[in-house]
Amino acid sequence: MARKKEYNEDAVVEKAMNLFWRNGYETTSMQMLEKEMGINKFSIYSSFGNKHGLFLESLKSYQRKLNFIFDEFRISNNGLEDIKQFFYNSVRICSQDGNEKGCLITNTYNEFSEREDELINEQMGYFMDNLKELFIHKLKMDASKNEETVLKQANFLLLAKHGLAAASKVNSEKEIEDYIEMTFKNL
Amino acid sequence: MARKKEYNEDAVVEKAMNLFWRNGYETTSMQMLEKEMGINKFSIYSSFGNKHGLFLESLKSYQRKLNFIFDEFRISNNGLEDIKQFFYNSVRICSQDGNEKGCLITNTYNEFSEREDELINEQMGYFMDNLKELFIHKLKMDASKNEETVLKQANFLLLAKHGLAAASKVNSEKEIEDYIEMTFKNL
DNA sequence: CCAATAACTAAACGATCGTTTAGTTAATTA
DNA sequence: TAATTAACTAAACGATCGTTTAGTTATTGG
Repeated sequence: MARKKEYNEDAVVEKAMNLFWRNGYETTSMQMLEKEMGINKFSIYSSFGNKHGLFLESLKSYQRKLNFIFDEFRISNNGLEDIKQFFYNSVRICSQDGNEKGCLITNTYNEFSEREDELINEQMGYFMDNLKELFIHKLKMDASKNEETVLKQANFLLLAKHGLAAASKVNSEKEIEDYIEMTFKNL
Repeated sequence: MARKKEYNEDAVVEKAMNLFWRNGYETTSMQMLEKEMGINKFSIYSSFGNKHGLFLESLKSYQRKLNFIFDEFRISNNGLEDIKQFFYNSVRICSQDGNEKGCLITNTYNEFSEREDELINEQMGYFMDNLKELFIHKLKMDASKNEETVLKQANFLLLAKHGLAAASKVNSEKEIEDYIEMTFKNL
């Protein structure tokens, strides 16, 4: 045995995540990460391999941060109304602290959509599939909807959620609210 | 007088625009631009000042490319149906050549939303205001809609358009179509 | 208590970024 | 046709990128 780490890996990853969230992957430099995480480059590389590895851990950290919203979403039993509430909760997370950072998942989806990054795409796909399944489950609570309608509406909501996250970076709270209300008006 | 330029500025800007469209601003390097535009860095700098200036010209080139869609949109007199058609036309432009590049305006909006770039924001604002005015004009063709409804629906459509452009980079044609149909279902 | 080992600091790595500059080529006009 | 001037080529600029490495500090077990 030898010297112990002077930092907690989960804690510094969360700091890195917040920086990536604000600036995106490419714009965030190792120099900025060093400063924000409060540890040396050497420590970052020994703990996470490289910038890409650190980003993957940051994505996981972000998903952990969302866990409680998803738990609330899963547990509730109000069908479509739950999805609407989930939309509002998601937007609230995105625009806290006054700055509009959007959703880290959606931002990553956008930034990496042109590239062919297997590990990132895996994470994205997992998240989206999971969300779609949840939407389907909630929509099926309304027995009057047939299978086809459920799938169509689930797809619609997935895109609406994506668009909402993208828009939340540039639009006002009022516009966002109007958008959500309009989205759910006739489902 | 002296030697003449061996290239056409509009032509090389369009090539630059296509590269920016595919890769975004930051990811596109001067080296790549040199190659794609077929002229030297010196020529780029002497014609457009710097990378930022070239990008602004590329944005204008993109808007010229969209002109005929906007003209068609303006001229027609079918209210809401025109907006829907405009959505379909926009998506078609975005996903031509097989690759999903999204909409350059929306991509730029997303990439620059965190920064405070006055010239870019000016261009974006101009484009969005223009689009919103058009939506309002089309919606007002339905006399049964009051002022408040028109404004609310115009906002909704502007966000839907933004979301659609973002989603067009990662979603299938079928999903996009479902989304558009669902969006206009109950307006 | 000292050898072993891992965590630390800080400097440097090569590559690439956007930008500039020195030197050459070609078109214009007096 | 010779002087002028702008467009060209190609190399280099300093800065910063992600990453590595040499050297130091601290903690542990034998």
